[in-house]
Amino acid sequence: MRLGRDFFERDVLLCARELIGCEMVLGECRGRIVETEAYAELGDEACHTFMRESTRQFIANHSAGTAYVYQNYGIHWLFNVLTKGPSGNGFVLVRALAPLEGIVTMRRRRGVDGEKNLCSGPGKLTVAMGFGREFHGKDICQPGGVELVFGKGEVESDVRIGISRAKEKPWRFLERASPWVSVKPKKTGATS
DNA sequence: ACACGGATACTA
DNA sequence: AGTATCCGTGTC
Repeated sequence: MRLGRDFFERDVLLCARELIGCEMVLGECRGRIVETEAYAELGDEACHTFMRESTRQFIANHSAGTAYVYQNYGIHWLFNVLTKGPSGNGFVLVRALAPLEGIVTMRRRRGVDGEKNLCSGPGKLTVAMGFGREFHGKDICQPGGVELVFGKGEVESDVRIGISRAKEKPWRFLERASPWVSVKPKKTGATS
């Protein structure tokens, strides 16, 4: 069952947590989401909205469930989903997948053998799945492009990875004991 | 450990 | 214009 707009019209922390266990489908490739991070429009210095007017405009001009895709370090495309909840707006960064289908294609795109290294990072999974800048601004609640399918997972939380500000927020969510995540959690938080 | 790479937002 | 920074990866 494809996630509808109502799923993303909730608090970003809830969306990020509940996306663990859901599946991401694009073309022939499919994977289970095992790692996400939440970024809040307000009160979160690590969110792009803290520095970028263009990101604040993106939120104003798009609805919940829209893909926010941007390039980091001039190399890596990172895939986020816009959320708009009653307590504020935000983005969920998808950081790792457990590959389920289209693994031959993923290997070809990534240029590696094995499976553990295919989607174990936000930049890796966009290559494996075939995401590029053309997905920026696309509505993922509509048929035709990337699809997120509801699923359940056991969740643990940890601090976010690779940021320089607001490092203390425990806003990274992972499938418990998953071998598919980018970095194993150090401080393990509450389960769900 | 470090190089790689480009968009964005600053300073002047 | 130039500079600093950035939600990373692969290879050294």
